[in-house]
Amino acid sequence: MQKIKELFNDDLVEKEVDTRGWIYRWRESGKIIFIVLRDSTGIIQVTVSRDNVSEEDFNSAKSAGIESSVIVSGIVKKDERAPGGFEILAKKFKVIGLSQNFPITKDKSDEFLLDMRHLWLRSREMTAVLKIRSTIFDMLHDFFRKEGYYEVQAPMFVSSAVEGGSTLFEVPYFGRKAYLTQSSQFYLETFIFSLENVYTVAPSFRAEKSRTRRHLTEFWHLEAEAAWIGNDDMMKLEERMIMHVIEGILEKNREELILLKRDISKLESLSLPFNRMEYADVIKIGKDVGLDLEYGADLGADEEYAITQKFDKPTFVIHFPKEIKPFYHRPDPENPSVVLNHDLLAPEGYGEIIGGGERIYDLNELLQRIKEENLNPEDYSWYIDLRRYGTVPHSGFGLGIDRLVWWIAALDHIKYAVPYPRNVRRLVP
RNA sequence: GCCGCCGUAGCUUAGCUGGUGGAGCGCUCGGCUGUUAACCGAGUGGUCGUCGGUUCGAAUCCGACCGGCGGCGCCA
Repeated sequence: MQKIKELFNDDLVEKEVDTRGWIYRWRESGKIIFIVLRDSTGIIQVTVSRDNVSEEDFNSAKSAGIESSVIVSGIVKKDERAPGGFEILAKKFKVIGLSQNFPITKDKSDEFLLDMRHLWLRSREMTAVLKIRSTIFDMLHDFFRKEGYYEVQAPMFVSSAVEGGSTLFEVPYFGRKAYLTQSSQFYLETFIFSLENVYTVAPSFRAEKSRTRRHLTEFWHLEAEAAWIGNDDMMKLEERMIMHVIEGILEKNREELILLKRDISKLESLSLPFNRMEYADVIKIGKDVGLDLEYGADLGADEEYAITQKFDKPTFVIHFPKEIKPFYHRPDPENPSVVLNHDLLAPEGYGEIIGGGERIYDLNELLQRIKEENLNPEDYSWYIDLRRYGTVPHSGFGLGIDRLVWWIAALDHIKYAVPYPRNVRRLVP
């Protein structure tokens, strides 16, 4: 039994092979049936001629519809008329699982395909995205293992927010209220006191009614936290991580990028270091391109778009005013009105994929910031505790893995980067 | 939360200055021994999102409701 991709081989021409898969295209022309067979590796044309198979097998091929699963034996032929230049002249054709009329035909709306996602996953486009996605997860784990980070697991059920409170999904929990985690950051900070360098890959949940091409209510979050590391070193780690992923994709997924019509040269031309821009400078540039932006305002979609169109590689925006960032970011000792943080914006208009920075490690400074933000210290008691027992300088970040997939595959909407996207309306399939 | 837009056959849609709803794909049957999202012929399929209003007459005009899409904000 051979995989379809292996059949595109001159050494196999005129040899008999066995292969199996699903019917991707089906055409009949009198006494000859053309079937394009699909498996996880690719597609190949199978020609079923009445002269070369038994009547029973010919009738099987005649009755088998799109997406029926079949096993075929036949001779490999080189033929210009076949898509890809090779085909199998069938000698035996057995249907394993007959397919009823497949609901997905040539005209398809986004919404219909989302309703049919459990079947649309079989499409060549989704298969390509899923292969890219698999490589990205693989390369992220590979990177952190090589860097000496430990993989840890934080709880998904939590009792309170990391930041703010409006974005949490509430779930009943044996008579109490629990929430689905929106970030594992605070838990990761607890691990660094023993493991020092840690990361986790897990879903995060945000109950925002976002209606944009870059938001999901459930997304895969890579978060890392490291003791004794400052903001600059954390950015260096992140840019190496992104490059490691890109290199893996260029090595393993060229075929998929081509199928998705991704401009590969834009990935090939990436190099270190990535750009770095002060928040204050972003505001200036924004004014140059006609954006009405005051210092102290958070960067919106228009600003991100302007910045990421301007550069052909990812850009770190650093040193935001402390007022627009969560309380745990460490103010810059040189200029306490800004924090030692960074957002990483992907190029080509994709925007923010990472948010991170240095955390406040001094107990009193942390208590002061909690007070300034009118938060209740009791809600953060165990987090504050970490500053009481041998605190250390440390930094961390969170990466939206689905957004990374979205950018690398150059997809229009994040829902194409995820097999079963979740948003405010969609829960099925 | 805010601002736009859309619901017509299984799917994609035309019809929207009111006068008995068309097409392509799919599906069924037939034809074709080299098709490439094949082609040719015949057939099949619609309470025009729901409810109410205007009118002699509503897919079309008005209102409410339901469902959905796009963008902003929020962020990864």
